[in-house]
Amino acid sequence: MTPGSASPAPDAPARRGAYAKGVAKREEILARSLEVIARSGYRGASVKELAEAAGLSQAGLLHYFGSKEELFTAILRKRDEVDSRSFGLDPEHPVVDDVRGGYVGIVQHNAEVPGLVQLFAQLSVDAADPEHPAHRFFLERNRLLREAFGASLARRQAEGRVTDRVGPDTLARLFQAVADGLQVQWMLEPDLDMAAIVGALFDLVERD
Amino acid sequence: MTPGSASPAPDAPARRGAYAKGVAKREEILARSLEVIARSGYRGASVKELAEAAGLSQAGLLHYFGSKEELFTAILRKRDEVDSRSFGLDPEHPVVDDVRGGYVGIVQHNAEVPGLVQLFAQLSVDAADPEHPAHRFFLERNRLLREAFGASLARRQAEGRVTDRVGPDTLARLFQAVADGLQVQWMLEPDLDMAAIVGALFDLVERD
DNA sequence: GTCTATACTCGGATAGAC
DNA sequence: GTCTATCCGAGTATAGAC
Repeated sequence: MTPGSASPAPDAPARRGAYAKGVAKREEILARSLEVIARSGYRGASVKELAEAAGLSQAGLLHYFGSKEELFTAILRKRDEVDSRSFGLDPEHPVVDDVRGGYVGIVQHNAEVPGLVQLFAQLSVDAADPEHPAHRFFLERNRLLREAFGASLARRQAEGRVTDRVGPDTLARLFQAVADGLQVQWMLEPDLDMAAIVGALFDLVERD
Repeated sequence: MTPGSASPAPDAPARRGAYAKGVAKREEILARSLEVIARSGYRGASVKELAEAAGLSQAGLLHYFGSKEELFTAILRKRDEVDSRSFGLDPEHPVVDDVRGGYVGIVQHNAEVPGLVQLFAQLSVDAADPEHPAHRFFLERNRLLREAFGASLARRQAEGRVTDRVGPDTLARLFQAVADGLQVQWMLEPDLDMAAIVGALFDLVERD
């Protein structure tokens, strides 16, 4: 994922009783899918592939997610949810003290899950179509991330620790663009040290 | 395209005599394809679609380009060639005086050809596969662009007009990542002012 | 809820006539 | 060099049995 985590529309019905099992299965499917993609990579992974990984037939899986696109959108959403927890970058509970460390940490983490990076990049492109199920997801997600990060930056600008040559919103946008763009370049050149470049951007904006 | 233009492996045999017509037709196909994509957008444009635009059948077109992927790679190459000329950003003849203006200009230009931006983004992702015909193209292209831009930056650093907090190579990489990342975000949010964000990055690195 | 089987669509590739 | 025709594969989606 792009640094920072957000889970717009957590989509967890968490219904009691009758639906409980179904929900659990859904979760399991997503968890497995994440594993498979993270490890084996996303080579235009087919629904069938992921179904098998979850011990289901293709049709069985599509019972839970209406279509391929919705499945993949759900996978990305799940990923954000997971990363959000493990990195404590939940927009509601930001680790205020070390934005830089957190951001760089996620970038480094991403370099260990090439398949997810690829899935993310692919879906980002597909989601340009307003009809794509992931369209709103990306819109919302990006906005949340920028808002959270922008708020941190504004705070640090007020403290005089970050340059105020550029406003916090634009700075946040800049960081987001760098993270997204680096991923694309990194897919092409896996040797690229994404964290170093992001670090350089911090060097540019941090004072002293 | 990402700001800056480069045409690695210009692939112009420009053979005389027998091949002349074939080459011309090839060029025409590319020119038409560019028009169509730039205007009507790249909705996973099919070979057939482009063939018709060039007044050819699908099979007829594939006579010139072996496969879909090679066709699209050639289109991108052609685009760089065209932009390279009209923006005078040819790495061999850089317009040294106004790097910022040139860079921002291209970004603005891109905002007028959404289809090409989309094609570029899509192919960037596909080309992650080392087997993809565009793989080398992107590698080479990106490198050339960074080298040219990095050289400009180094010069300006020496003059004290650009911060030397970060080395020129890393700075060039940063600009490239921003341009790529912004395109993805712009596809999602066409209202985004890409030029403004790029301008902000210049503000961050330029002194005084 | 899950499977098997199938249908259908899309698009790229290829053969062969002209 | 260009077309028509065909083929073929991939992959999603759906119908219907269990």
